Amino acid sequence: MDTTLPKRQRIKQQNRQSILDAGRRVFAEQGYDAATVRDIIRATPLAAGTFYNYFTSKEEVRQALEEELASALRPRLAEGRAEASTGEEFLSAFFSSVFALRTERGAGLEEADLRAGLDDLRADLDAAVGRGLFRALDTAALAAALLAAADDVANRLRRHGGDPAQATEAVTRLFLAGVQPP
Amino acid sequence: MDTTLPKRQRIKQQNRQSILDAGRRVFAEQGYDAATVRDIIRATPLAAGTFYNYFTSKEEVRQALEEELASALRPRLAEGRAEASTGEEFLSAFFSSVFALRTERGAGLEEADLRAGLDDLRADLDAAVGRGLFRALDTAALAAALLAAADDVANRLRRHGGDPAQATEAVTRLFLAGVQPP
DNA sequence: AGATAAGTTGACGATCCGTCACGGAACTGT
DNA sequence: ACAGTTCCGTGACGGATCGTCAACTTATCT
Repeated sequence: MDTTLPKRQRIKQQNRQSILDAGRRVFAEQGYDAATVRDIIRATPLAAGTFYNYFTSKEEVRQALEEELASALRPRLAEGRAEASTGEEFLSAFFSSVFALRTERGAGLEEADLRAGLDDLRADLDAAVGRGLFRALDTAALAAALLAAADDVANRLRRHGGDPAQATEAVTRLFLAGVQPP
Repeated sequence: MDTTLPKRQRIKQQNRQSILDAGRRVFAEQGYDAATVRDIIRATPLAAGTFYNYFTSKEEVRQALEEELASALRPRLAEGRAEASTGEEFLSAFFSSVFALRTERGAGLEEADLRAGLDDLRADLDAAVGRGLFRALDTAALAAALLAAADDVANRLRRHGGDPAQATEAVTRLFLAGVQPP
């Protein structure tokens, strides 16, 4: 692990990561609103002033944590979509990815976090329209709608149980065929 | 206007409303995070201690303001749905209500505010399914999806312009007929 | 090794927090 | 109308957080 890095820079990364880790813990424990910069720095061996060498507010810590999470989530969320050869496959892939992540990570994964994959989703939708999987439509609106529906269903799956495969099929059909009666 | 109300109660309502109004102004000016209880009370003829006779935190002020807004919005958002005799009418009514409110109130109307009408929407969807306007489906997921799509489109209408009627038709068709190519 | 620059420390003044003893004004009953 | 009681606004208080900064430590440079 000794990557022969100038000691100054190594410690800098280390301190930054200490603050981020402490922030994650403190936010989880007290909630973001109740938490304070002092609480974060206290959960660290560092001094108060040092915090401001790395961040200017707890909001910046939150953003950094969110980006950290987002870059870990985005590839997982986009799984299987690029290879889909039908619209149904595309949608199923999206929904089951979301459901898997939600059950896997339990709570501590809000809709705001899922939103990390929104741009990816829209880009993939554009590509899919190009491939003829979907008709021409407002992919931005569709992406937002898919995400909201996925989040709603995932929440209920986690709270009240249920079969993810069946839920995937139902919500896939909702978007595939629309709401009109047969 | 002299409703022969015990002076004590009249002043109480008055003070509460003063704080709410001040809160609205302060939040709009500085943003919720930056704002402080002291800022709110300073925008009022009252003293610091008085604030805590009415609210226990600025968060409570935020909630009260949200409810105030929600109860003003909900009837407007639900307009025209109960009378809809087809699925298309129902969806058009919903989308055009959202678009009208958004253009009318400009900014200062976030998705969080629209969420006030989410339960109403789901209830109306349930009723509509009962009337046969839609096939049996997950109305909760659909409501979330409709709201997210409406919010996305409304944002773009407000920012980049566009014809609300045309947007309504496009997004209505998205949900009515689904995403499959013809 | 000595000089320099980077970065940490902890204390400081300013501010905010929620509380509470005080006082005055509104209500009550006579 | 008057005194007694209750209600509630007031502003100051101790405790805590805020962001800053001069002094110090230590890595890096020559």
